[in-house]
Amino acid sequence: MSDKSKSANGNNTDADEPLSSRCDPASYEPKWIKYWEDNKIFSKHPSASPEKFCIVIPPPNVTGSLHMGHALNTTLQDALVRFNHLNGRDALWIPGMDHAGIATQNVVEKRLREEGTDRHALGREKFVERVWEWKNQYHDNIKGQLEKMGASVDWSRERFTLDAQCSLAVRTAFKQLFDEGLIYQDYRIINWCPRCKTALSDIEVEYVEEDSFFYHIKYPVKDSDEFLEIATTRPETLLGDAAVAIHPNDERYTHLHGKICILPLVNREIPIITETYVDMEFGTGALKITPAHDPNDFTIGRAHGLPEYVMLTEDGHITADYPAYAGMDRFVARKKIIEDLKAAGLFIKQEPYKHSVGHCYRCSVSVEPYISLQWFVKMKELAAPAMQAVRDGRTRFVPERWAGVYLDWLENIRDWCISRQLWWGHRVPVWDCKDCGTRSSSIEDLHKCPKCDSENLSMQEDVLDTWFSSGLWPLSTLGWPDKTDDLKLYYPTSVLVTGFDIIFFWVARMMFFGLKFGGDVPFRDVFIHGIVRDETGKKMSKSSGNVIDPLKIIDIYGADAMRFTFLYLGSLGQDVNVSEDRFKTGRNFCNKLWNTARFILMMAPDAPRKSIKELDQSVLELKDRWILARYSAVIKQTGDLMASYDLNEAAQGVYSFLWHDFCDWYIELVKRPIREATPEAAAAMKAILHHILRGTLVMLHPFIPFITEEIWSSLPGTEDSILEAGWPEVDWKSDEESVARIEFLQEIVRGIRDVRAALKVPPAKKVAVAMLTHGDKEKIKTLEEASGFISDMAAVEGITVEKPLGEGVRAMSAISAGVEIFIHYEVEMSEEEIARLMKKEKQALNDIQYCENKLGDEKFISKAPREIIEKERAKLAGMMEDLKKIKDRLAFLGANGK
RNA sequence: GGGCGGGUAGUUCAGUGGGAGAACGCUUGCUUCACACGCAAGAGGUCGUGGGUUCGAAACCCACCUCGCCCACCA
Repeated sequence: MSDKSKSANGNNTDADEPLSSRCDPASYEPKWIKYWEDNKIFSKHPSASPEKFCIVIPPPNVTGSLHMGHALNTTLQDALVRFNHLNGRDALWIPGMDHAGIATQNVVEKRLREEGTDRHALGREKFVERVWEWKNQYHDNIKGQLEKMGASVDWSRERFTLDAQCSLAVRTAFKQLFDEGLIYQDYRIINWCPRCKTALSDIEVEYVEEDSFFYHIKYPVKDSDEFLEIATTRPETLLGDAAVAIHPNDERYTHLHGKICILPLVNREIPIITETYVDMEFGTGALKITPAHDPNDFTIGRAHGLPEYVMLTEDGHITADYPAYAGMDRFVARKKIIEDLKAAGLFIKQEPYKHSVGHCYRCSVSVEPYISLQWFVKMKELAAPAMQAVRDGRTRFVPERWAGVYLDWLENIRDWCISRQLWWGHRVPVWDCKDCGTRSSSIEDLHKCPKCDSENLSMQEDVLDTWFSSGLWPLSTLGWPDKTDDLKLYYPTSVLVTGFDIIFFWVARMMFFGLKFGGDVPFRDVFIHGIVRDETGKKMSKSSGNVIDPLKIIDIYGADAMRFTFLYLGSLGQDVNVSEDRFKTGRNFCNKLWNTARFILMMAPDAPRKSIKELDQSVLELKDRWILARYSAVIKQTGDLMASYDLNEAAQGVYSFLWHDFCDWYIELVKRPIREATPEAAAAMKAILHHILRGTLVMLHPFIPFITEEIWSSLPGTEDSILEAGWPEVDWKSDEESVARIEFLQEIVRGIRDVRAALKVPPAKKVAVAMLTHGDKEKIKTLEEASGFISDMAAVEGITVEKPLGEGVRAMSAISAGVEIFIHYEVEMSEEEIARLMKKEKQALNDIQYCENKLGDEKFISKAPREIIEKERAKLAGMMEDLKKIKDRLAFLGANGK
């Protein structure tokens, strides 16, 4: 073990202690967290590298703890950051958290309720103090979780959306928008959560289809015995009705133009108005107008100058204006009103009806369209450049389809309601002078009216939508509005990694704020990943009871195992389904890597650190040239895939190389020769083992940082973190010939193993093998040169090539890769062999038929590309050859090959 | 009403024009001196359905079925 790991872990000072046969993440993961932190590995910014790579973290809410979605998000970002670092870039990842206005206020209020009190009893100041306490506690919790996942964030630059820098950014942005007239206050209908008692923006409402009723009610026409039949899903709102609207062309109602209705139960006289908005086909064609409680009615009401009767209180009860129902909950009132209508003979019928009802995205209570005084951001002017930037490709979505979602939304965007009737958040930085009436926005707290110098000022009570400060995140994390070096160096950031669920909430807002205040897009790429679901594909949620705690997975399998599993299973932009058991995929892989390293260190504890180019080329054999060629190909491939965000393919590629090429074949091939070869050849093999192990560790480091550090530190001559090792060089030419020859040999070995398994030859028992190619010189050459390969890999002793079996020699044959292979055995088993050969024969006949048909098709020959035709011909020739050998053997065995 | 994504092995999913792949699970055999969290050999798929384009379709086009998601001022 190197000095650094000893210093990082006071418990393990025995340098001679070999790696244990099971990798135990708990024994080293904490050590590396501490090492990274103590050595400020992630905080050396700006670094000397002129190439900058920067990610700002999607700040987790300080409401609680991180879930699987965060774990996936963190894994992807960390892999990108470490990859870029390894590739020599100045890779900066800025962490932080979000104050999460409503969400956090809700959890603290819930806590207060449990204590038998509420925020009003505490008062604003004390309450906000309580929330800060909560924030501090959960901040530490979340920070610890990010560390445990191995997040390579630069904690020295941590931000909180409510800290001084963010506050400055919020006030600066607000004041500028206010002064430019892009922020305004108005008395309008907004979405109101009666439980949170605050306004919500349009996208903070979640619509859920619900079974409800369509209620038909009679509205008596004044001075007549006629009734107008209206249909509504919300009968209780009739208390606030200001009119009934009909379509001007609706002949059923022409005679009612200009008449008055008597509002049932309330006895208010309301006009019958004509409106083209009304759909004659829908319902009864008569629409009750409740301007204060329905967005459409609001618009119609304003157009017709109707009064806006507010019939609900802030918490969803009937106002005192309607004594019969005053103080009643809205849903209770609905029932009561229907009863009363029935009693009055004004109720006609109710029909089952499905419609979607809006719910608060934070507390799920159904929201009320509610008229109130709120602050808004004018969106049209801000949205235009944000759309243009994506159309121009200045910001690119990965996968691309999300650009459409983003653009659609911005195209149809409406003004953004930014005021919230909460206490936790950035207070709207606007002051009114009580003397001269001047209203001003200010960055500093205002103590004096700028116009009349009066100190009699009042600040707005409301706070801002939490997404207002989140929208400034890429700017505020880099120091805006100050003109910092960070801003110059790292803005625009390289990529934003997030889930599709916050494209509107967050991505779009950062885009238009970034363009408005930062003068450029906030990030070049937006990498949208899927969400983590349970093994049946259901969303994880507390109420479904199917959540898996990332910390639990880390405890059981280790952070690397969790990370690798996400990467291995989650393909680009798709959701990833997991169960606890599934994380074994990553655990097993880490264990494989661990044992690979352990074995290499046992076989070659002090390998020469010669570069591969310096090796004596003459001692290299086919297997060596093959693995070096494969290794170089994987380096190239992995780098390309990472650069295009295909982390899944990248991880699978390295996995398959390490496990199947390197371990299953190369290491197995080296085991015997490394002891028996000349010192030069053995040294070369050892050098190759170390070379590839090192490079593979580096390639895997972005995915599984802990175990790669741990193994790296055990290798001779490693002083620094593996993060400083640099991405492996492609140092070997591609070598198709070696690859093809090894693949041929692998097929031969599999053929022999297949027969061995069929004959139930014990694995340790060596068998003699004779191989006939019937004169194929290339094959003969390869087989002769590689007899060691075959004997090592298939437990063979005594190989002959191109020497027919003598009379009376018992053998079972296999046909593989165009070679007839005879495995000597003592027992008479021709029945079994015949069965196997006949099965193969049938298959070969099928395949040949198919191939011949194809090649006999004139259209195919005339239209298909030449190389495809050649390939088909070669394939057919090979199969014919195999078939002939099968038939001959069957004939020899006395079975009549058909 | 509009849009998007999925339907491929028992399961979870890769696979954008040349005879279907992985991981897990399953069967069989192995305490082969790195790893049983392992090794080896296997079984397992009319690639949702129906048309079309093409010499050739799991892939491209159209329609439909089905599951999921998003958007919309669905009284």
